[in-house]
Amino acid sequence: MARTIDRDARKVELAEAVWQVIIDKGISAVSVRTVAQQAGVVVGSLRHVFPTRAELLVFSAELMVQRATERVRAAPGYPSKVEHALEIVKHFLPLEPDTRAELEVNIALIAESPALPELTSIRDHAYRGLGDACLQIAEMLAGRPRDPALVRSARRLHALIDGLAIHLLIEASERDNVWAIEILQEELVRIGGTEQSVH
Amino acid sequence: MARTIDRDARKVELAEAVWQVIIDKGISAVSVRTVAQQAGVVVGSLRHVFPTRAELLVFSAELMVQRATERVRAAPGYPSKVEHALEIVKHFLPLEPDTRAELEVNIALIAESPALPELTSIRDHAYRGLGDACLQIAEMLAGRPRDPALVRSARRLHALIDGLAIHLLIEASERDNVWAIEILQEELVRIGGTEQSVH
DNA sequence: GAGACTCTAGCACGCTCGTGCTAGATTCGT
DNA sequence: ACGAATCTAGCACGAGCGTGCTAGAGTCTC
Repeated sequence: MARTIDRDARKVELAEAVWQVIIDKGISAVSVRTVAQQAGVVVGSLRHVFPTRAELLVFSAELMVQRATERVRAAPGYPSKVEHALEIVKHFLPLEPDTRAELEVNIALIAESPALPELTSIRDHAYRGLGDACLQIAEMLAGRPRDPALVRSARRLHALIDGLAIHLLIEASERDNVWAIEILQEELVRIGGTEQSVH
Repeated sequence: MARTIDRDARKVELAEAVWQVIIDKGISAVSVRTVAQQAGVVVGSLRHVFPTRAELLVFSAELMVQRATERVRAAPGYPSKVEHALEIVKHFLPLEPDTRAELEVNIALIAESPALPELTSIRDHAYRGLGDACLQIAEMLAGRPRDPALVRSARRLHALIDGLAIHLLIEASERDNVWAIEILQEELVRIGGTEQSVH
């Protein structure tokens, strides 16, 4: 029926369809057929863009990581160091539908990595990316370059973020995310030093 | 060709086969056929004990939760409060092959809960159980009954445990788990020590 | 207009899946 | 010894899976 579609746009559409299927029916429901149906195309069209299932999944995972990276990079600056850090860190929590989807996809990646070795490197890349971000935040807050104590603080922050993310995902029904943010804010203040008081 | 096998023992064997398949090939490789093969029985025998796939998975998940609970309950007592708490908390981290398997199964549960609604209640039960354990540990360490500040400390500890668990799972190749335990120990000391209630 | 290219549509193959079903082997209760 | 209960073994069915393949519709280039 058509020709010269925007190939990249189509890829993005299909990747988003993958995410939606993961959210709705779980990772093991992701097949070329379910994804094509979700995207409103026939299997042949999907396979014209992604010849194999593995390519579809790899692209979907990479796009997710890329989206998250861009979103963090585009975070607005704030005068207060702690506020700025909190604004960045909030993007790692499943507070919005899209960030929630990202986390579900991320968990699906971890869960399926034994089956799809291609995905482990993407998972590791995302993991290290978040770890580096935590380290940079810690450096900014403490106002000094990294040292062993700061590395540990960053690791602790990283663990806290991932743990809270899971808890927010599980306690989806409840509306109050405030406690999680408060815990994080407290942690950021603690890294920043003794002087700064909680707002 | 036998009769009157120990039905419960067989169920446990099959559940352990489920875990092994999850670890080796991921959650979506779990089928009655793969599990039966892993357990060294034919599909008919498996289905004699677990008529449907859902029953197999539900039992496997419940057994995992039960095992973890028992393991924590059986943890030896220590004179020092912090040491005692640390000994309990260590059981929640993937430091040994079996606890590692438990975490992988747990993640698989979260990842597949959209597809298998029966599993969400088990997942929630496990989640609340760990949350309660953290609260009890916090009460013991602080030496006072729960109050809002202590509840928050417990939630923070809970998040830290889950986050560190994931990190240990991902950084499987590296042998040093020391940093994670040190971070936890620090947190336990902090709960037990002077409580600066950040409001 | 004609041919080349791109994309859609879908058939077909061999595989695995969950599950209903039967038949045979083994052991128990009597 | 014999029927009954229990367990093993496996066939069969319909469904869904990934993927190779062809046919045709649409659009671009010349």
